[in-house]
Order: sequence, then C-alpha cells, then structure tokens
Amino acid sequence: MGRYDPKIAEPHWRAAWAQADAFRADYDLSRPKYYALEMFPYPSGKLHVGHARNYAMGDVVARFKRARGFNVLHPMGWDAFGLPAENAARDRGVDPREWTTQNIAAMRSELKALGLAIDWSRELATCEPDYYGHQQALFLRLLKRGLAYRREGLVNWDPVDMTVLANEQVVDGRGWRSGALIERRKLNQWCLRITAYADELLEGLAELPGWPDKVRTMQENWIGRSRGLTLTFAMAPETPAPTPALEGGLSVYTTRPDTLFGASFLAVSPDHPLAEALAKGSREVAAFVQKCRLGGTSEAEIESAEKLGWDTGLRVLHPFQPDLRLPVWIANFVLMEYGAGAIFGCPAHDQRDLDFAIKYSLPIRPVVLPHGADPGTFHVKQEAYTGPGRLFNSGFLDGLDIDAAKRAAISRIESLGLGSGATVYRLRDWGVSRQRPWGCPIPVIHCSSCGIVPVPDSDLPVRLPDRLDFSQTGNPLAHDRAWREVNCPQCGAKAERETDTLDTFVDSSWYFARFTDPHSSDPINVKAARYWLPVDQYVGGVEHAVLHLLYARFLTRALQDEALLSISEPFVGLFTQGMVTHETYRRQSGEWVEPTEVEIESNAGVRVARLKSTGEVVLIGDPEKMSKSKKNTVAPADIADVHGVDAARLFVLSDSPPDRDVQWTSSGVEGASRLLQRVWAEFDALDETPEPRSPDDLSLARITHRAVKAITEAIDGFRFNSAIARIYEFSAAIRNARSTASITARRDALSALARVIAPFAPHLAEECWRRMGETRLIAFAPWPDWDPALVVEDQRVLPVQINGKRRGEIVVPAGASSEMVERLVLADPEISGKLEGLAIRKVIVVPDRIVNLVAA
RNA sequence: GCCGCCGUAGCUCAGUGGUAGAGCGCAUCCUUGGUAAGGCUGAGGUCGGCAGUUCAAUCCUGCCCGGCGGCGCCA
Repeated sequence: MGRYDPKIAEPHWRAAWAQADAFRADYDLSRPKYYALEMFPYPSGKLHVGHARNYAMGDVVARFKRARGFNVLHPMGWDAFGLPAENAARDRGVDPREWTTQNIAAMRSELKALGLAIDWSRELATCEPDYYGHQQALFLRLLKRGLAYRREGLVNWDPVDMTVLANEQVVDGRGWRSGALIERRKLNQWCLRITAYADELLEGLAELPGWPDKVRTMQENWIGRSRGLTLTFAMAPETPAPTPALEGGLSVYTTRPDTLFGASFLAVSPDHPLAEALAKGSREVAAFVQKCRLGGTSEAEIESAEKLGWDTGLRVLHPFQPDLRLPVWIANFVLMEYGAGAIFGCPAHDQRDLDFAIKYSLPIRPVVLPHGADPGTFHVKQEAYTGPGRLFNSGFLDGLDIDAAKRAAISRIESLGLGSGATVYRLRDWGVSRQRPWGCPIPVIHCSSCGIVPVPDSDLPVRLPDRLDFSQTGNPLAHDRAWREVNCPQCGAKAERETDTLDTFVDSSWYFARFTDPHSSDPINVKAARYWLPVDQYVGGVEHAVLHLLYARFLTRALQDEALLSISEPFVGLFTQGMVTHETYRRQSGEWVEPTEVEIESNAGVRVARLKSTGEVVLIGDPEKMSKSKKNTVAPADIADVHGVDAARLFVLSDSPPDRDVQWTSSGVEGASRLLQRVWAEFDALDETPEPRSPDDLSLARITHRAVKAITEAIDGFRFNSAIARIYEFSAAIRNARSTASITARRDALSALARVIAPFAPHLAEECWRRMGETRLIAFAPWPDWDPALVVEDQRVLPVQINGKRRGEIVVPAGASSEMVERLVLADPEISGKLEGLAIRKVIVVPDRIVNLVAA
C-alpha cells in the first residue's frame, strides 16, 4: 500500500466523522458527562499556532475522555464583539458585522480542518442578537438584584478625538491616533458589584484543587484582602478644616498601623474630595490636580509615573504624639479607588513613600529594626526596609514584632475612638460600560421623569442598528438618533436609550453555560446546565489567569443566586497553557512584517532579516505573544499543507510541557511527520498469515502495557509532551519486535498503539484502525486497558556513589531493603576495589534509587 | 512600580535531591527489496551568576542578572 498520504486520508476521515455525527453531545443522564472547553477565540480572521496548540490540547482531552466512556461535550463559539472590528471600520470603512462574519467563516473552516472532535451544532457567536439578547436579560436581573449600578469611573479621555480610549490605545500617555496627551476623566459608568462576592471568591479558591497554584495565587493577590486600620487624624487647631466634611478630621487606611510612629506626612489622592475642594478655591491647586490627571488610567501608568506632590498647608495631629504635626499633601501615587483614598506616609518602610519623602525633603524615621541591626546606627537611605523586625522609636510599641505591634496599634486607636480595624480589598467593582458601538447594548432607557428604566423583557433584544456610522468622532450609537430616541416604557414620554455597551468580558462570563443548550429560548436552560456544568476541564491562555476567570467565577455565583445555575464554581479543572511567542519583524518605517515575508541569514552568528520581495533589511524584535496586530503569527496551515494536520497537531504538543511558554520554530516538524510514517509502515506491513506464539511475545506485551499505562497517566496529568515521547518509544519498540514477536502479539501492540495515538493524530489512527480490519470508527473505540501484572519491574539498577561521585552500579531486586542493598554493595568486588582502602564512615541507601558510600 | 512565570547542547526544549537527555541542525559511515527514503556512530554542556542547606544541588532556600505575561477599556 505504501506511504501514508495525509492529503487523501485526512479529508476522508473528517467527512466520515461528519457523516456519523460522531461528536454530537446529547443530554443523557444515564452516562457520566464530561465537559471539555477551550477558551473561545476572538475571530481575528486567521488561526495561528497558539490557537492550534490550545485547541489541540482540548481535543486530546475530549477524545481521550470519550474513549474512556464519558458523554463528552466539546463545543466551539466566537467571542465576536470587540475593538478590532471597530478599528477595521475606522481604518478601512468595513462594516463591523460583515468584517466579523467573514472572519468567523474563515476561522471556522481553519478550525474544522484541524479535525477537532467538536459538536458544531452548538456553535454560537456573542455578536448575534440571539446571544446578546439573553445577556441583556441577565443584566436586567442583576440590575433588579442591585448587583448592577451606576457610579463615576475614570476613563482615558482623548481631548482631540473627543473619545474614550482603551488602555491599549494609550501609548506613552498619548492617544494612538491623535497623539494628544491623554487625561483621566470621570464618567458615569455601569458597574457590577463583584466586591459583594469578594470573600466568597477568595475562599472559593480553596475548593479548586484542579487549578494551578499560580493562578490561585494571582487571583488571591488580585482580590487582595488585607486587614488594616482606618483611622482619622484630627485637624491641627491652627489649620482648621477647609470644608465641613473634614471637620471631623481626615480618614486614612493603612495595612501598616505598626509604623504609625514613623509617619511623616499624610497624602490624599488628586481625586479625593479634599483635593477637589481645595482646587475650587485655588487656581494653583486646580492646575496641580489637572497635572496629576495627565496620563492613562492604568495602575501601571499611575504607579510608574514620577511622584508629584503638593503641600496643602494643612496640618493634622499625630494620634500618639499630640505635639507632632504632620503635613497633608496631595500626591499622584495615591489611588482614590483603594482604601480611603488617603494614606499616611512612613518613608522608612514603604518605597513609594520614601521616594516621595526624598523628593520633598520630608523626615525619614525608621521604626522597624531588622534582626541583628544596631538601633544606634540603623538608617534608611535609598531603599525602604519592608522586612521583619522589632519596633523601636515607637513609644508603647517598642520591642514588639510587626504583627503584635499592628494589633497593639489598632486596639489603642480603637480605645481612643479614632478609628477601627478594617478589612479592605484591592478588588474593585467591575466597570462594564464601554463607549463603543460593537458590543452588547445595555438594555436601559433614560427618561427625564422616570430616571433609569429597564427595557421590558418583551422588548428584548435591544438590537444594534443595522448600520453603524463611523464618519464622526465618538460613539456611533450616540450619533444615531433613530436608534437612540425611544418612548419611555413607563410614562411614554420621549426618552433615550443607553448608548454604552457591555465590556466583552461580560460576554465571556457565561458562554460556557449557554453552550449547554445554545438554542434555548431562555438565557440558560436550567436542566441542561445542571447536567453539563461545571466545565470539567477548561483550557486557555495563562494571560486570562485573573480577569476573565475571576469575572466568570463572579457571574456564576450571581447566577446561582438567581437560581439559573446550580453551581458556584464554573470550572473545576483549569489548565493554563503557555503562550506561543515569535520574533517580530519591523521595517525601518515602523511597519510590522509577517514572518512568511522574511528571510533570515546567519553570518558568523549574526542574524540578519531581509524582506523576501525587496531584500530590504528589517529589524528583528524580541519574541512576543503571537498577535495579529504585530503580524508575528504563524499559521498551522503552513505545517499542515506540507505534512498534514496530524503532524501539525502532534508537533505543537511535542517537546514542551503544555503550561510552558514556547518560542515558535517549525524546525523539528519533520520528526513528527516521520513518526506518522513509521507508525503507518508498521500497520501496512502487518501480515495476516497465522504464526505460532513466540517466546518474545511476553516481552512485547510488557512493553505495550507499560506504554499504555504511561501514556494514559501522562494525558491525565496534562503532560502531552511526555505522552508523545512515550508514543515515539512505543512505536520504535514495536518495530524492533518485528522479527521476534508473533503476528498475534504485534496485532495486540498495534491495536493499542492506534488507540493511544488517536487523540493526537486522529486521522492516521482511523486509517490504521481500518487497516487492521476494524469496521467501526476509532472515534468510538474504547481506550486500551493495561494489566498491572505486566507493568511491574522486577529488577533495578542502582548507581553506587563514593563520596557523592558515581563510581559504579549494582543490580538488585526491585523493592530491596536498605540492609540487603548495603550487604550486596559491600560484597561487590568492583566496588570494594574502588574504595582503595578507604574506611567506610556511612552508607546511605535510597531504596530503588541509589547508594552513596561516605568514606575517608 | 506591583503580582506571577521562565533561564539546561548551535537552535527549540525535556528531565531529576544522586547516571544530564530528545528532536532538528552538524560530521562520519551503512543500506538501496521500508526508497518521494531508512538506519549506525559521533562531536557538542561551568544546567544564567553568587552564596547557603545536604553525605550529595542543574533540582531546595536567599540574593543578583536577563527575558516573558498580567496590572481592571486588547481578547
């Protein structure tokens, strides 16, 4: 029969799967369910190898679980709203809906070509009214429950384009199109009350043993529950409060009440009511506050900006040292959203405070003494001391460790009536308003007499207009009078639609529930959701470790409280794959260039990249996460066109553990392709002539059972690279047994090989299965079992070390006791010869591992 | 700046408290009835740096250097 030709075999088997409707998932209480899900893609229009890696992993899990007898749900859909469609519209005049629809069509066919075991009948796209209409219904339920509300939030404002920008669109503090200096501006925004679930979300992490530790740590840090102190500093009599609100003093929050004696200033955020009040009375303060607002809204931008301060002239009293006056500053590094929007600064023990104190010549008083340091000479200069130690220079706190000092300071403040211990979260409510036209419209109506009126359920979905007009700056929805102007559902007077749309993270916070019955006339089919949820294995990029996963966990709990879901955690198993990175290439003009357009030469270790078309030298940039915007994507089709889809699937899962980032290179893909050919050759060479059993059959059986066990465990543990390595070994072992083992034994081995390779190279596996004379699809075949008796090893080779260096080895029965190994080693003539008369001081035996002789 | 991760052969990456490995590339040879190829053999490593723990550290701990991801409007 000759070589295996993927070009012929692969389309054939994909058609066979479609014909058999092999991957349809049906509600079936009689079978154990398994829900395998990969994070649904944004339809950028082109699949890259990062996608391929993601979906190949999920597919291995889905096919493996099917073979193990589960009723598997493995759906696919599109995260179809978002900024790129709007950018395409503004740049090239393409309609976002058409652009998105075309991209989905292109990516769907690319995904289908990967041969994924997906139930395509459940496909959904978040930009379809059938999806976002149900989302609007969910939003209204949250609104009713008080979990959705409006408040002021900060946005990046581009004063030239008169528009709100995404953080991504702010580059070095300037708008990416206009180049104007961006400022933070307050806008009325819809928020979801995720903070109401802060404790639950934090404590729920403990019930997710199927999540990577690092993701749980990141979420824990993100929620950032801290126990600290809110305390109020009384205004000094000589500087009375400038506003009635401050007559009771200035409240701050701190997580370090132990360092109160080291306080040398107070600082309020530029957005603090005090700063705003002072700005009203002083042009200079107003100018300063304005200056602080330059730049974007992101925490990174705020924290890395140069520290700016303004001394208000106000003074407050220190709670423990009545004679001490502390100045009150306005400082740009204080965040209004966190704590009280005001802090006390202790420069010796906080780097930000120290930077600020140095710049404005404020006192630096150390109050925590590191262990072993001399209180007479310990000073803090350029670097704040944040480690452990004992309190000094701190009155009644002297001698206490940090935790004891915190408790003591809090109880003293409480007894003085100046404040109380408090729990504060870093987590803030989730701002979901977007001033963008390509998103889910927020289903409310603003009426001048009735206020905010929810759109009645019977009027849902609130559809986006058929055409969006991008000819003006700002939000096309706000310009579309015909769309915007409606009658108030309550009083019937003229009213206006909300023109904000929902953050696309809302779309992705419940799609996994919609997949359980994507055509239901209710947002969520409670019965289907109860059967299929939670997702047993969720696979996606580690870049979603915090936001998407936290939002989805939050919405799941909110919907549980609405009795729409019966679970509190949506994803019991989570696997975060590493990112696939690739070098970036840029022309001198700054334009990004795709890898396929570039040729790399290497001269004496120096790599030079040139454009294939013109020979122009292009700049080689650092490897970064593949993204369409930087054009550093590589298409899986580049491999599949040459070697077939199975080789591409196998290759993207080879070599590297799935959770690691990998720098993309296609060198080595030939290895995957050769494996497939070698595997096929074994099946192709299978002769049906009966043969007597051979004494070597047992050896091949042992190899087979060990391989099946190892591969099964590797897949269960998400070590796909190890599983593939074992498949390489297994196929080599079968080949080596060709002349020794009988045909019967080799048939058994090959039957196992076909089934263990099927999750990785499903097309080839079908071809091999048919070659063995099987008439059903391997997609329906059960996973091979292994016999524990054939798996055990009865002998071990232990390395023998003398003084930590390997000097020989010894063969012992598996499980041999330390005493027995010691006796055998000491009796071994080769070992004793190497001792050269040294006296043995100690013998260390690690059973089944190693022996070390300590000798002198 | 803060949080999380990574650093092993020319390249891309496995791995383990004890013997340093694979694929590709490179060199050499064999086969030509597995041939739009296949196979043998080989060279190549201060396991990022320094210190500590240990009988023993590439692995554990700490510090340093370099890179990546996230930091609430990219998805």
